[in-house]
Amino acid sequence: MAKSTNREDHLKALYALGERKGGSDAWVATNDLAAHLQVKAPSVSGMVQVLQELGWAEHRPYHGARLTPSGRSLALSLVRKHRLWETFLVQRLGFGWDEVHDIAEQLEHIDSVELVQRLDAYLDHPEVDPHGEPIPNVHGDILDKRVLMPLSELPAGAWGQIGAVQDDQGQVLDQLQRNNLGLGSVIGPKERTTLPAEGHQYILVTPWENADARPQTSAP
Amino acid sequence: MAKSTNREDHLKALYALGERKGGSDAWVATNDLAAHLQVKAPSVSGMVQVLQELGWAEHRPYHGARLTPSGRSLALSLVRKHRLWETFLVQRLGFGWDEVHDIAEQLEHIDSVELVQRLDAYLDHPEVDPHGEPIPNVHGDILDKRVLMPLSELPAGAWGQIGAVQDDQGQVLDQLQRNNLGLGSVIGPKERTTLPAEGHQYILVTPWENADARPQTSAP
DNA sequence: CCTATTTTTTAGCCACACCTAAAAATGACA
DNA sequence: TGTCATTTTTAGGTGTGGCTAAAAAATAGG
Ligand SMILES: [Mn+2]
Ligand SMILES: [Mn+2]
Ligand SMILES: [Mn+2]
Ligand SMILES: [Mn+2]
Repeated sequence: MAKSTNREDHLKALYALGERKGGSDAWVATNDLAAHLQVKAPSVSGMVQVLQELGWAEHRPYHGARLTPSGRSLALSLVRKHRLWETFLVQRLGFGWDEVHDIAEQLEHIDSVELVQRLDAYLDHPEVDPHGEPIPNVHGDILDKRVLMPLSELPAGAWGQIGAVQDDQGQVLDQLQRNNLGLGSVIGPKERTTLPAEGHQYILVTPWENADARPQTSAP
Repeated sequence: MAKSTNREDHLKALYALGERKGGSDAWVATNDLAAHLQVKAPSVSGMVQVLQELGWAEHRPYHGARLTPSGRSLALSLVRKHRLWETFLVQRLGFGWDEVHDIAEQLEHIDSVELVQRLDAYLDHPEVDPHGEPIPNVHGDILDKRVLMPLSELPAGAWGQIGAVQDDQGQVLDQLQRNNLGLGSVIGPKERTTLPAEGHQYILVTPWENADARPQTSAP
């Protein structure tokens, strides 16, 4: 038994949902994985057992799954590849930030350590991807230490600056683009009402103290 | 039924062996496909029937298989992608010409028309890949009209200039590199004895009239 | 032209990754 | 605490793409 595209995608989902739940000791529910992967629960049940046999995840039946250290390390290398490829597609090939996720979802599975190293160097070792999300380094460390919160959790009346947007939320990326908002844009009460509320959880912001300062927008 | 990595690889093999046999009406034997794909004959038998159902190949049992026009067109688009990616890996990422085939074998299956278009433009619409092999254009036409013959078929005593080397023959690429030979190098009797005879069929040359002219070597 | 060898296909098996339907465990709450 | 709704797993089935062993067709030699 070895790597495969599907196993890698399940691993990555387990990492992503675990992070969202607050760290490496969080248990992730089968149903949540199934929803994220657009697959039925029994498929996840089966795959999670495979991940356990591979030593990549721990599975407590009827309770959930979480990554082992080696699984986490593999997941981080997939996230790294995904975000490096997205950076390449936007910075070098000129794609829009809303067009690259599906392609990177394929490219991340290309198996070549040398390729990732050269790509990273070619892009000048970027620290964040086109959606503002941090790119783990070759050791799996995330050096980016910004503290971001979902716009949906920003106190009413407060302002925030967009630090990142979930890359798999094409709709939200579109909405921002249509409103001339992007990474670095500052969000006030007006923008909050303009942007559909369902998307607020996918827009990650830093609280913005002085609402009078000039918004430092980097057009998307 | 739709595309898949394996079906695409079989299609590409059918194209490659058909070309080697002299064109689009050549029938390719099951065993030859199996040898090329490093798979057993029954697997090819099954796959060839699938290709027929997909309308990509014609199969006459106990006789062989060949591409339909639509299969040929798909195969050419795969060859195009493979060679564009190899060009990217060598020209932009600095890989050696003997390191890129296996990676391109994966990259060629990435499914995005837009990506191929942008990659082609990014590379300034190259006409040949790092191994000298022509890159079909977006319509599947091969504009490169050089007439190349295997070194093994060059008359004894004649000279030849290297026009291309089969990209899947890593050993041959290595041998050339070790002898400081590459695309454009001129091969005389001395080089022919130096290079192992088994590799001669994979080195494609144009006959070289004036053996006294300076060899126009492009270092590999 | 008939037999022996080679080539190819068919038959039957397995692993992977998905599905639906049914069973089992959990947890909420009366 | 007992029941019930929800979640999860298990059971059983499908399609893909491999394999080996056996059968069938083609080819070659005497
Ligand atoms: Mn993926
Ligand atoms: Mn991203
Ligand atoms: Mn391939
Ligand atoms: Mn090539």
